[in-house]
Amino acid sequence: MSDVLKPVRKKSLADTVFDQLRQGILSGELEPGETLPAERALAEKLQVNRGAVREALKRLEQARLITIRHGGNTTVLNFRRTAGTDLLSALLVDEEGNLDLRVGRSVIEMRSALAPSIARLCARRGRDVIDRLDEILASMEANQDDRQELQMASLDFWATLVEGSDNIAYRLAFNSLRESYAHFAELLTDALAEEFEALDKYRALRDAVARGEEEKSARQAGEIIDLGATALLQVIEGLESMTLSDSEDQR
Amino acid sequence: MSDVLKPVRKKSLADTVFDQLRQGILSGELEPGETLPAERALAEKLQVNRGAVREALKRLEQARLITIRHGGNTTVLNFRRTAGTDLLSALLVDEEGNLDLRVGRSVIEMRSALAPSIARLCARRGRDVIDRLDEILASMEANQDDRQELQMASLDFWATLVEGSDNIAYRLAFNSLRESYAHFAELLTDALAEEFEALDKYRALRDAVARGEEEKSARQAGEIIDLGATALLQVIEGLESMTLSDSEDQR
DNA sequence: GAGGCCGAACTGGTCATACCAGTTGACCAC
DNA sequence: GTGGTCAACTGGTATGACCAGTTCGGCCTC
Repeated sequence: MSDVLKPVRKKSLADTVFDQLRQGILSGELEPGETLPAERALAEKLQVNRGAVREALKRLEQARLITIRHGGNTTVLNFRRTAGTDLLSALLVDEEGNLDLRVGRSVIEMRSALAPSIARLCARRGRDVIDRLDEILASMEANQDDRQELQMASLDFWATLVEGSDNIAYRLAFNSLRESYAHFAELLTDALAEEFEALDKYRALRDAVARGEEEKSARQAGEIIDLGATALLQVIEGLESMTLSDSEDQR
Repeated sequence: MSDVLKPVRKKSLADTVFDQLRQGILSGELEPGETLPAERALAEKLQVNRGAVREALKRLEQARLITIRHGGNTTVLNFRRTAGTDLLSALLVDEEGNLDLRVGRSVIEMRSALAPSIARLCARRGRDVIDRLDEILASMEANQDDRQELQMASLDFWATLVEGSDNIAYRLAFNSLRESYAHFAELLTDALAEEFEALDKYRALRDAVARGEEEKSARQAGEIIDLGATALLQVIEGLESMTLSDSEDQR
């Protein structure tokens, strides 16, 4: 009752096959170089029609997790050397919904590295988003007490900044980061509160961008992000030391 | 004759359909929100089996370019807000092989933003790749006169550094950047020569990483990357001013 | 025996044709 | 108006056949 009921998503057969194989690959159960069974064999083993298997395989190929050769056999790729950032969210959570802390840390680190450059570029050529930044800032001021609202607004703020940076690579990377973020955003509302509530820093960043001050924009962005990053990394370190007993999760 | 003959890749039907639709979406011909014809209709229009159309559509969905709803219709997404970095190389070159300079600049900017952080993290926790860095440096020294070899070796150097950073987000982003890079690497061998030939800087970077000096590693990486970045951005500016006449390529 | 041709037996790719399963909207009863 | 129902879409699943590459071993030639 606290929130909207979840939308009841039903997975298709091919989705299920896809998830199963992907999980096998990401977990290392299926190693790079290994050859998968033939489509017909897989279909029989999984008790589904060949079309479903085929669809799953083609999607895995699209995601660069396997290669398929007409007439030859299908082999598992080393996704760490081939996949793109859209794999991040799948890597972050395993089949049971557990978070992979190493991946979480990676996401945080990337966020920190990109933020200053995003702000700099936005200051250089994205002044047209200032109006939207102002709207978001206004909504943040109006919701200073509601951390969840603040969290969502700050995400909007960054999304707008990225858009203003007019850098498609940043936008695409940001999409993947945001998707990963969604998996554990609720868990971190408190840890990140300091970042959201630094409204004056957000305003300073907006002003620097509006004036086209690249260096200052970059610095301000870095300051804001660091507030959250240090908090997040502390959380992760805490969780890591908690799970030292039953973990043999090196690779 | 100069090089190996190209491997003659033949595209499957579904590949062709996929490419066609993707190009339509990336070029803006198919706008976000627009609904695509039904699978059966598309199949008839394109004179192919429904299965081929279906496969193309599912792959487009996998790449986050469209959404498919059972019973409903298929609609085009705003890929700038949904896709991951694996779309970069497709965005960089259009159907005729022409480069999109804006995308090229984005790639260069991202490279510059990530390199220092990559070096820092590698210094922090990737000492185990030092041996491989040394091997690459040795091969660079042995090929000081061969720019092509240098170029490939420097790419290896960075790939190894990224691996040592132990940051999966960086690795995945790097994969996409490298794939984009491959499209125009040959064209830029000369422009980037200054970067490749700065062997002493590479050595300094390796030493800093080996000693775990994070700040110095980051700085050295930035210096190396900047050599190439400024050269590349100049090339792009030159090309941009050349194609002012027949360009209405704003969005 | 060395080299090359060739065909069986794999592999994935394409196709036609059903039918199942959600979604939508017009229509009708209440 | 409200809610139910049904027809006509949409995509999803299932078969079974055949086409098209790849692989590899056996045969033939030299």
